[in-house]
Amino acid sequence: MRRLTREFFARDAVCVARALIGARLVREVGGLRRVGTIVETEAYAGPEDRACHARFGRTAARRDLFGPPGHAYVFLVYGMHLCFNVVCASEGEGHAVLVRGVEPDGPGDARGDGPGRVTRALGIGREAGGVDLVTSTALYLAEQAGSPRVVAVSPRVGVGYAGDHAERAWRFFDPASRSVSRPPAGQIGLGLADPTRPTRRG
DNA sequence: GACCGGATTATG
DNA sequence: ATAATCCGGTCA
Repeated sequence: MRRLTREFFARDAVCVARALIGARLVREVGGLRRVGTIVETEAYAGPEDRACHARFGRTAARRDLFGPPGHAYVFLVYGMHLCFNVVCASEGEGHAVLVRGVEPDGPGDARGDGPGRVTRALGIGREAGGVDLVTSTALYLAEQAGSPRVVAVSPRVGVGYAGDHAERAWRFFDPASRSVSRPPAGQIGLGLADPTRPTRRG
């Protein structure tokens, strides 16, 4: 199973979010190995993106977000759920991809539909924050094994406060998977076209 | 030092 | 529909 490289993550968050669908997320701690295939992601594209935590600037709490690509950025939402992100682009840009859904690709694999369920299913805690996913043996990403997947796009979930940025179709998911946080709605765009282009709401 | 509001989920 | 439950950003 070939691991994803630094170069893979050193791209715009939208590109990485799209490319991460079908990749394998591996958590190995205390001799216990948990794996899930990524079926849903969202891109958060730095300080200009009004939905991205980078909009607060380079504070202590966002240190990992502004760190080098390929590292983990983990944060707590609503006082109870952890969200796992992969830092993208280059150091200081504050780009990240949120993993919102993983599905089993074999017996014993993990399933989680929704960011909070993903971290719980894989046993990703706050200690995972700042981990280098390119070199760590405890938490890393690997290439997809199976065939290429159809990737759908939609606006991101739960970012209604972000003004016009809320409309950007920066959520990517496998519409055939049952492990996506929200079932594919009627009019979704297919990621076969340029994923960086925003789509209209239906 | 308060106060507010989340990149959510479980339950009624 | 609504509660649960931290914590950082914001403003005093």
